[in-house]
Amino acid sequence: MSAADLAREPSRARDVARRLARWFARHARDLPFRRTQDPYAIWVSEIMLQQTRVETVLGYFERFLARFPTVEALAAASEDDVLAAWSGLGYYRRARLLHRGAKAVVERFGGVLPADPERLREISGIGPYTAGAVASIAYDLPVPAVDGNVARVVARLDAISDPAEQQAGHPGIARRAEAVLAAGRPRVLTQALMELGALVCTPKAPSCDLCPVASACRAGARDLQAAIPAPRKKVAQPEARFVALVLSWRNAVVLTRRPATGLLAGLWCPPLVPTRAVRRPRSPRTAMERLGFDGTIEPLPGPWVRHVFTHRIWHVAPFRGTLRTRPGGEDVTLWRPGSPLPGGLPRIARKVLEAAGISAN
DNA sequence: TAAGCGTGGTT
DNA sequence: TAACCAAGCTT
Repeated sequence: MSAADLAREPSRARDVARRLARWFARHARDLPFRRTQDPYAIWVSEIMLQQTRVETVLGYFERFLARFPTVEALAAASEDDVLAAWSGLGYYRRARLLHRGAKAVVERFGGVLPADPERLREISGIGPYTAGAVASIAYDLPVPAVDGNVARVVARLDAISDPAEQQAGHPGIARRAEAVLAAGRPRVLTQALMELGALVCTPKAPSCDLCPVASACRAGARDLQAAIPAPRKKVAQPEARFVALVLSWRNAVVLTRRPATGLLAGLWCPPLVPTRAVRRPRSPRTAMERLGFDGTIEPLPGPWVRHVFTHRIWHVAPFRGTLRTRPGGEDVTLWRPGSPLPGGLPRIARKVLEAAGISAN
């Protein structure tokens, strides 16, 4: 590895910073979370953007802020209300930790998000990336925010070939990113590094001919941009099968709360019962009995509803039924389509309800 | 430390 | 279609 890198070549870091800032001023997307300097709003956007594409977040950010305009409003909300606003966005633990973090900001920091990355890291859901993002974007401090984009851009700029040194958590990457931020306006340069990674320095087929820092890129100079970063190892996705019961009681549908830990923790779903049947079951009588429901049940047409998670795949066979007696219990609710959600409703619940002709919007 | 945690766009 | 993977964090 070369002794010289962005952290050791101040003139090169300045050149990169200047080119990035000029490119960003011209090509940055107009995004709602770039139109605010409110640290709370920027915090919300950064949590939503964790492992999530900008286009997906656009459908949630402004609605969430309208619903919870201040950190005090969020802190005062119920967890079910927060999860309802998060429904469909995924990684629901983020919403729970953001909610917990809002309470801590109100109680411990007087409702003001701190600028010090050490203090930010004490807040639930804020890790090294988000602390850097809030410190640099909201407070214009030269604290690096290394996400997947920044790690890839920096690894390519310095042609880092060791896979371990390409990781976002590696100190060498943070040091290099910090050198770029310190050479200009951190608020601009943090976003510029990420924007470059999202629009130009993409994982596959980067647009090096459009890149403002191609002249400084050592991967480009050696035609290594396709090899950096190294591909990750893939993990198996176990498959599981369930029967789903879309049960009506008068004008409402039965939803049950999932366990407090694990996949889709605490969210609301039509009752799901594991099944070993490989072919679609004709009658989930045992499922009805096991759950203590009393009513009729019939299969819904169509194939298994397939849902792919990060690390597993579900196949769900939906059934529809009508109850003879009103269901009860703490983790059972009756939801009338069109009325506000009782809490978080994951995508698989929507798919199952739609298979029964019920729209959950 | 590595696994667990959602969803959707792109190729 | 299947693979890849995105503004990561927690345990």
